[in-house]
Amino acid sequence: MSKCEQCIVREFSSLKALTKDELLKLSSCKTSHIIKKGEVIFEEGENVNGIYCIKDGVCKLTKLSANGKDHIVKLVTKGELLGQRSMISDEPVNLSAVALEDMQVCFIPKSEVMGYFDKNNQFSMNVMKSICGDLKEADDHMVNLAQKTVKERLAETLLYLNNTFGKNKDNSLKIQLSRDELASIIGTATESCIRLLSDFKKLGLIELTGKKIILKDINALKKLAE
Amino acid sequence: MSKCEQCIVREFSSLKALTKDELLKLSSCKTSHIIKKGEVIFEEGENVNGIYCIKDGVCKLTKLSANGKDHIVKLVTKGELLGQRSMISDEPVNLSAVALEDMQVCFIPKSEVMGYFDKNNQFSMNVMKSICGDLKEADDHMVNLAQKTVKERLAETLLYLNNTFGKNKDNSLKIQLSRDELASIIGTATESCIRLLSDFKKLGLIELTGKKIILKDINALKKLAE
DNA sequence: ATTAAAACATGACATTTATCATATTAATGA
DNA sequence: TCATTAATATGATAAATGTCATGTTTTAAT
Repeated sequence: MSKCEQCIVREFSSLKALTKDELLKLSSCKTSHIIKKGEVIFEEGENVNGIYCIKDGVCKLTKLSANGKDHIVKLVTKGELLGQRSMISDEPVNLSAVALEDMQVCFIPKSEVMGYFDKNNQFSMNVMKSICGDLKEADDHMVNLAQKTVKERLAETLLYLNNTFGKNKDNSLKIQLSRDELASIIGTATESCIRLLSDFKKLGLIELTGKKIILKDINALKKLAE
Repeated sequence: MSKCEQCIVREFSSLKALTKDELLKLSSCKTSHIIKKGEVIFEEGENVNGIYCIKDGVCKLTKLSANGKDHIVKLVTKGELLGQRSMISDEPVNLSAVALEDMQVCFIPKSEVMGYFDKNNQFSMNVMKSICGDLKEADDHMVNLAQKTVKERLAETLLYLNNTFGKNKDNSLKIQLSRDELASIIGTATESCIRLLSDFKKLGLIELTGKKIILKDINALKKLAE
């Protein structure tokens, strides 16, 4: 069993506030899991009863809308925690989590985490700050969806993917999304997303080779995103 | 100076966890304010340095988008707290708060509230739960904006206003919003909002007399909202 | 390697929504 | 009360976006 005290990823999450004793106890009660690309970590409506700490990989958080389409609410990557909101509200999770690439995650049972809330104020503050960050992000997204065009949202999303997940040696975006997934981040039909990508390509803003996307003119994209 | 111990509204917010001693201290450090309809409580980007407890009235939380239009992110009413996220994140507020009707609010300075976080775990949990509720709501809104049509969003919003703020004796919605404000909740142009209201009226779903809106056929509206 | 399935791409068209112009009505202040 | 402004309303039109059809390419499985 791997030791939480030695896990570097911990330093990037709210768990960094834990004491040595707490970490030792955590090591013995957490469980480690390998999640393959495409596999579900949890599904909307489930009772998760704990939180997941992402050691490696990226997943999408999706919500099913009334018309049967999934919307991607957020991408979550290593160093972040999953399931905090649900645990604190004591409700089933309101989003599904699906791996976009192979992942390593650790599950920490609710009973353990709730203990930290009682005894470790810094941990509580960290969790609160992280949820507050999510809330601010959600507000921003909401306004973008309400006020920006699909073209603007696509440009913005491409820049976001570039800034957050970086690029490969060949300059292509490191994170691999299908057109369908990209469309469900920006909130549009798959065909519209594909069409706009083609437009961007014709305008010389991006380059497309298979699934790979290379941002050629970042400044022009920034202008498009406003 | 009014006494927090005797304030009924407190019972509906996170402040219900405070002890008698804490409430006595709170009474002496809070300030009371009357806000007239249309007045600004705080503006996006400001440093608020505390939280507001709404004793009476309703306000809108808005965010300016890149195209210069305001989007209404949330309506907040008596018993709720304003400015929690900003205080916890230690950042300027990301939303503006403007009174939709005459309001009574109390301001509690940051120094006082942060003390509760340290010493009163139940208060911390209450605040966390309230922010988690906001986050869940924001996720829902996001998906609606991304996936539903303007018509569906209008129907849903009318039902929401009815459920949340109730109606007058003449059955009209108690909360008074301009067409412009209604449009900026559902994320559409003012003219589109007006046009759809006219359509709903022609279909017998609602009745319009001046600013007053009466919901005539709730079930049909529910069907429209999906 | 071959085939079936999935993902990507594009055209044609319908629908939704925004924009601009212009009335009409209601609210406000001198 | 009257004048002035703001809010509401509606038509005409343009622009954005969705839907359906179909073909191509890529991926995955046997």
